[in-house]
Amino acid sequence: MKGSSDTRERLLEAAGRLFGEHGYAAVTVKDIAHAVGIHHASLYHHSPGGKEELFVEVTERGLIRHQRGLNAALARSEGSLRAQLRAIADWLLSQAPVDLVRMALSDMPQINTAAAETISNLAHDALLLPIMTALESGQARGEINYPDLGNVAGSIFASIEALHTIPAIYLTKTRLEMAYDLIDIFIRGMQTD
Amino acid sequence: MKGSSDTRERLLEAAGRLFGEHGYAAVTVKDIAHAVGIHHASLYHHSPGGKEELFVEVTERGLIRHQRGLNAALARSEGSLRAQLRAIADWLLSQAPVDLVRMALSDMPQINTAAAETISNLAHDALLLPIMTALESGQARGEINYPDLGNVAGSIFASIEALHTIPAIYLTKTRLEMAYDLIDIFIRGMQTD
DNA sequence: GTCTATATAAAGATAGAC
DNA sequence: GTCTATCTTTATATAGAC
Repeated sequence: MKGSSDTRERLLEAAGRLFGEHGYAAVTVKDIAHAVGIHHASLYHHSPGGKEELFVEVTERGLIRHQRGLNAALARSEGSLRAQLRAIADWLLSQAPVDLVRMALSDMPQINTAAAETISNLAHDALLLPIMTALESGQARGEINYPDLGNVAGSIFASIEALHTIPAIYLTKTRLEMAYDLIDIFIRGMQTD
Repeated sequence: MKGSSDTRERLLEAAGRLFGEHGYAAVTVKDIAHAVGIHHASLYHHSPGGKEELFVEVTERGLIRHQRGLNAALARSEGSLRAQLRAIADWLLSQAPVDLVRMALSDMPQINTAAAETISNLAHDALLLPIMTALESGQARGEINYPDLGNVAGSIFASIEALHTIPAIYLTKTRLEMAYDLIDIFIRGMQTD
């Protein structure tokens, strides 16, 4: 466990959770420090770069985590598009919501442009490419027949993530069941034969 | 034009645009005042309630605007589900992006709970109900055959809004053409016969 | 490694001159 | 109706004691 102390790790976890849920501007370093039970001044001992560096670090970490999770989901569900998209939904709904719109329009303009560019590219590679890969495999196997698959990946991602925000009171079935329903709609909809 | 001076109107317009794009926390009263070319102290003359009241006012206004726009879209496209959903996409893509996830997870927790509740309900009624109405009409006409339509309305909304964030460089066709493609996918996908 | 104290800056807001 | 000046609060960040 080299330089990464336990407290630092808990700080990164809390920062990732809070930034992910509320966005860069709405979270203060005080919120983050308080979440792990230390004074906010102590935070700078573990993360000397302060708020912005913390945000960049945990956001990149979170995206890489998703990249691994989604690629693992793909790997263990090879053979059918439906199984692959369900595995992707399993993963995404087991994790905290990811709001790509907020990241693009609200968070990114508030950090340095170089980091923003890195994160934007990583978000695309980590979240959208796996869905794209699944769609192309399915297309190659003849399960769907659709031009312009790139268009659809973002839509599937947004559809699944939107399920996160449905208040529990309105749920007639689980979010995962809803996601599976949506996946069937997308697959059927891309069968243009 | 009674009490609503021209400057006040321009302030509301700027506030609506900035809050809508970047969210409550990321926009300062200085940003808003600067956008209309006045000192931020002057803003309080037109909007004595300050930032929070301004946010609530323009957000409700924007949602009511969408409610009118979407219901008008429905009214002028009666007869076919595809035409109605296309009219909805026409409207949504002609307007600034609406990030319901950010509103729910980031903006609402930062304002008083009563206003947050009002806005949340209004967002549902203004944005999701029109889509729901179109789907139910289409179902009644036999154009689609799908249980659990409530599930799908949010997904269609999220899918269309996600198009807003595709960088212009990646566009192989217009966002509206992409939206029409997605609508066909959804309609075909909801034909379970 | 954590705290208290403090510095600095930014943001929301008000008072009062013009 | 707009400005300057000011106040208050909050936020980011640093210094230094423990």
